[in-house]
Amino acid sequence: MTRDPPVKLRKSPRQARARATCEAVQEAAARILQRGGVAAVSTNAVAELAGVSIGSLYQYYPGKEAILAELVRAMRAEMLEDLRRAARACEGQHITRAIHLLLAASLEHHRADPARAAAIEEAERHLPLDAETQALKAEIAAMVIAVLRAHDVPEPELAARDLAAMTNAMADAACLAGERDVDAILPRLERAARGYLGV
Amino acid sequence: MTRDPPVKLRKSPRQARARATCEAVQEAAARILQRGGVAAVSTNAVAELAGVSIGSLYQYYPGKEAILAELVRAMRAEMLEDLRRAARACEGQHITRAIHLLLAASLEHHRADPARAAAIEEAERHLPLDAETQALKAEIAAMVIAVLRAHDVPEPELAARDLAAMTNAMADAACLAGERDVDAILPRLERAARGYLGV
DNA sequence: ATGAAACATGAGCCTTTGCTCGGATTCTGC
DNA sequence: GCAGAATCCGAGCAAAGGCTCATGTTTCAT
Repeated sequence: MTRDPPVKLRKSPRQARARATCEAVQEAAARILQRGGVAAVSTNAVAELAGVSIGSLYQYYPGKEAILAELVRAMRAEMLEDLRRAARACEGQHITRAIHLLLAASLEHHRADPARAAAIEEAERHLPLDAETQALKAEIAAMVIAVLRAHDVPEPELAARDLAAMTNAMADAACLAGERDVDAILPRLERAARGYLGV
Repeated sequence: MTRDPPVKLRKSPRQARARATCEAVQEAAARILQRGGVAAVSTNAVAELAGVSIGSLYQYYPGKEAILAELVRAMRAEMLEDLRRAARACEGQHITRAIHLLLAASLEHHRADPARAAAIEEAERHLPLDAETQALKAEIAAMVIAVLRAHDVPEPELAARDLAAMTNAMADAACLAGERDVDAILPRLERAARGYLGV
């Protein structure tokens, strides 16, 4: 889930302490992000909520953006795993089934905490993505495109982009409207996707 | 398009000057918003680009948010007009035709400048909407819901929300990807909407 | 025990930014 | 012309926030 902290560590007690600090910072940043958007995330606020000093915060992260970037990266990594599983399960399946699996996987990271997921997605739009996160995004897209192409979908790149946009938009809108049940979104999304793909 | 400036004006030469100032400010704000997002919009930057002093700017707008809010209000007002026309044209039409008209109208304000439209929509998410703009939004939603209900769509409120989310998302994604032709989005959107509504 | 390396701390520097205010400038009616 | 109202101007204030650094504390190998 959370990657090794971006600093060299050596032995057990130090590592544990450093790791705890990093996780506390991430957790605090996510919580603030969720409650007040990107604008509300200030380094001082994060440090305070995380229970560490700003000095310590800057020992592990080169700047404010790096904190958010790590949050985004972790989410994307999760998504990639979810979609990898789904793509594997899609092999040899009928396209209707494939659509179901892909969309369910895309919604997966909203399950635990939809508001947090939406907040992180919003942060992603305002951040210059590092190379690693861009690679994750590209791999996620490639995975979806491959499945669509395997089912002879015309212009799979375009379809992947549109479907991803629809998925995020409906999930975010539902969350914003106070809808609790993420699973209730799936059938609606499937109907739209099947219509889009002409299935 | 642009409403009367929020200040009392009296005679012709002054009014013209004041109006010109307001429009210059709006234009400058839109341009900055479009290029760098909400974060890039600073009162000083707007004033400079508009060719007026900050002092003058504050003579017409009570604060930074008011400038953006006016931009949002104008866009919503345009949308309402577009949708009103569309809703009227929907009367007595087959649902497939109604969907086409509604979606085309929703895309209408993207036509002139998609990037600007997307930027203003983004600003809307970060702004506390004034009562007037909220009323506009509510009226727009009510209009779509009425059309859907007239065609016996189940849960028309939910459908309206989902369709609106899909529309914006696909338009924004297309714009972000550098797609130029707004009209190319419409057929894709229609397929998704028909699928969603089970038509 | 001890020196060194790692880690923590928070006062405060510096930049940005929203906004004010006192004074200059332009316009209007007479 | 002229008084006064309307408008414009921009230096600068106050607050917020990103980040540094000098100093203190903990941990580790020896």
